[in-house]
Parts: sequence; C-alpha cells; structure tokens
Amino acid sequence: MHTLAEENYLKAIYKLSLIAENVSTNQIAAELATKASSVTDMLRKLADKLLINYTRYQGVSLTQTGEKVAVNIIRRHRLWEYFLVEKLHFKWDEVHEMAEEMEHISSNELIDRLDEFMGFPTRDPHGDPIPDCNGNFKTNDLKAISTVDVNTCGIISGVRDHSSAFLQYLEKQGLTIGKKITIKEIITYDNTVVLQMNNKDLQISRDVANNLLIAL
Amino acid sequence: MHTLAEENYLKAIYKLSLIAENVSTNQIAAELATKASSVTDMLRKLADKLLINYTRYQGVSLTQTGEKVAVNIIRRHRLWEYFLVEKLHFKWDEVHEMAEEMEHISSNELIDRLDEFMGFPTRDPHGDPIPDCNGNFKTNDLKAISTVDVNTCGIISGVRDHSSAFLQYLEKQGLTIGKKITIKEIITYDNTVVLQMNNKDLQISRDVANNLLIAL
DNA sequence: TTGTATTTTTAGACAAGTCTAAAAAAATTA
DNA sequence: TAATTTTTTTAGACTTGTCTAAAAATACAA
Repeated sequence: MHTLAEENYLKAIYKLSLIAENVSTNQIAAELATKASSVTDMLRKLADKLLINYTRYQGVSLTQTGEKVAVNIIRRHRLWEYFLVEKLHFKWDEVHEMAEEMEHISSNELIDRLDEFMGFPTRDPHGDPIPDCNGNFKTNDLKAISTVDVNTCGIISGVRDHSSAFLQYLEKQGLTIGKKITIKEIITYDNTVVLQMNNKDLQISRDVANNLLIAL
Repeated sequence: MHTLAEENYLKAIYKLSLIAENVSTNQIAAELATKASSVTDMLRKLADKLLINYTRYQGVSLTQTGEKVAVNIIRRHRLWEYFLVEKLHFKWDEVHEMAEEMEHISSNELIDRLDEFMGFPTRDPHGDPIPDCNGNFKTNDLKAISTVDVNTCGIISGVRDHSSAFLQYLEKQGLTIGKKITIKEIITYDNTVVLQMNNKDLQISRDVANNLLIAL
C-alpha cells in the first residue's frame, strides 16, 4: 500500500501534529534523523498522493486520508507492543524497536485478529491508547507530574519519553503503570519532586516529573 | 543485518539448492519473478559478502554463512505461519503472503520467544519442518502420492505446491494434514489416482498426486 | 567441429530515497 | 525598513535494486 519511508513520515507528522497543528520541515527532519532536503522531497510525494496538505515554506498537516493511515500505523505498533509484553514476556523497555519493524506488516486482517486474540486491549504497555479497528481511541487526559499541585494523588498511567534508558530508570524505582502516588513537595531550588508511594518517600528530578504522566 | 532483497535471494537459492546442488541465474530469476540481469547484479553483491560461492557462468551455491541465514529465514517464516494458523485461526491457504512479510522482522530473540510461546512446534501448517534455534530440523522423508505403489497406505503429511488454489482444493476434498489414505488404483489412461479415505473413494489428478506428500 | 541456440553477463538507464552545497524565502533583529 | 539569521527548497549526485538491449560465454546439434 505505502512504502516504509512513507509510513514513517506519516507517523512522524502525526506525532508532531499533536503538539502543534502545523508541522515544519525541520521538525520532521529532527524526528526522523534525516536532512531537511530529504524531507522536502518526500513531502512533495506525500502531497501528490493526497496524504498531506503542503504548500512550499508553509509547513504541513495530514489530510483525512493521511491521518487514517497514520492512526492505523500507531494501532499496529501498539498492538504489537502489547503482544510482545503480554504474550512473549518482553519488558516494556525492550519492545519499541521490534514494534517499529512489525508495524509495517501490511495486513489489516492480521491486526484485527491479533487484537481479538489479545482481548481488544485499550492501552499499550506504556499506557498509550490503542486505536480500535475504526481508528477511534480515548484521548489521554493525563497530566505530567511536574504540572500538578502538591498533595495531589493519582495513578501512574503513561510516559512521554519512551526511551529504554527512561523506562529502565522507572522500573528500577518501581514507578510503573498502575502504581498510586502522592505528590508531597516540590523543592523550589531545582524543581525536584518528592513523591510518596507505598508509604515511602521518593525524589525524582524535574526531567523525570515532566515525562511521567498520572491520571488523577 | 541483511536487506529485504538479499534475504529473498538467499531464500530462493536455498530452495532451489534442494533440487540441484548448483543453482543457475535463470532459475533464480524465475523463482523471484525478476530478470536474469538483475540476478547477476545481486549475485555479485552476495558473493562479495561471502554469502554465496559464485563464479561467472558457473551458477551458485550457498556458503555455510549463507545457508545459516537462509535457514533462519525459513525458521522465521514457518514459525509465523504456525502462529497465524494456531493462534489467530487463519486457514492454511491464507498465511503464506503474511509470513512472507513477517519473516523479515530481524530480532532472533523475538523468534525464539515466539517459538517458546507456541511450545516449540516442529512442523508448520503445511507439514514443513521448522528449524530449531540452532538451525537443525528433520529432513522430510515424505513421498509424493504419484510415486507410491497401489495398496500403499499412509498419512497426508505435506505439500509441494503452497499456492492458495491448491491448498483450497485439498481443503475442499478433505485432503488435509494428518488424514489417513490408501492408494487404491492408478488409472493408466491419464494417471488419475484413486484413493480411499474414511472408506470412501476419491479421484485425484496426476498433478495433485505429484504435489501431495504422505508419510508411509 | 562448426554453426546455432540458449544462458549469462555487461552496459547504460531509471525510480526511490538519501545526501551536500547553494539559492531562495521567511523570520528576526537592529 | 534594512540587514542578518534561520528555514526551506532546489540542483545535482549517490546507492540500492531494478530494467532493456546488446555482447560474451556456454551448450547443443548437425
């Protein structure tokens, strides 16, 4: 249907669209670790195929078709991640690269059956919502720990940074999806956040607090 | 590790090597539905990487390394086919194309865990042996129905033709893996074979008899 | 064994996707 | 608003894998 490169561009544009409506050439280049000139070339191809809205120098947005394709890739990615963790017992920090390859397997019938096989999960191992076969999914109303008030409590429900390094750190601290925590104090000097979990205090840096999401 | 094209060439060469030691450029071209000139180009690349033994005009054979890679691709293909049929309940005639894509997912850890998840199966849905993680597998000592004597009986255990059309035909006739049959008669006029299965007679053409394998 | 047919290789071209370097447009700043 | 910086695009080149057409090697047949 679409080439590997096309799918990766659509996914990148989708991801960047969540932050700001219009996506710039340089943003895409950074996201895909490629050069702006390569991006420009590809944008013309995607525009020709009516997958994006593109006018020179004006940045891009996905068309309805483009967004559908992107959401479908994300659905495939997250279902494979769920499979790898729940069925093959990989750890949550080990699955991203594999799912990155698996998301390009083209059969939708395959993905729908995989979905059914696993009991139609709604969240992947990192807490991200899994779109259903029509592309619908709950938007995440999660908050970064760094944004909530002192004495708030909530359930760890997602991450912003999906890197192995970050996920391994969280694992080590016991800060995994589903854990209940209370924000006790924010140290003004360096914005270190003091949490309480299982009646024990735990300090996390501003960076970590920015990338760890809770449901209130 | 290796490109998609390289993997497909190695697989094709491996497959053809089972019939005759040395494989010709034209054979590979036919197998991959490409042109002889394209094959020549790729053979030089594979030889440079020490995956095949190649001298101009002399045909090719796999090196030890090349064979290892090829067997690993076959292992991946057959495990995914098994997964698709046993876990996602696809029919045996529906899985080839999907597995053709899935076999290129590169992680060996993934494949080893998939293998374990399914209980280390030794045969794929078409009766072909699945290499273990060291590349070892039982060679098929199966015989085409067309080659056995009248009154022989045996268990349907494999196919030579993996096309949907053939597999669907077998399914319709009930000629599936595991069924016990007896060869009753070979009609000399056109080599039609008369079988008995579940106490009923069944006629199959020479072509079908050539592509259906039994264990005695 | 010589000529013909077949197979294989070479030569040159093309598409996809990438790159560097330079030009053009837009944004920023003074 | 004019000058400078940043962003984006264009131009031209490279790689992988493919193709067609022609040349070279091998196989076959009289």
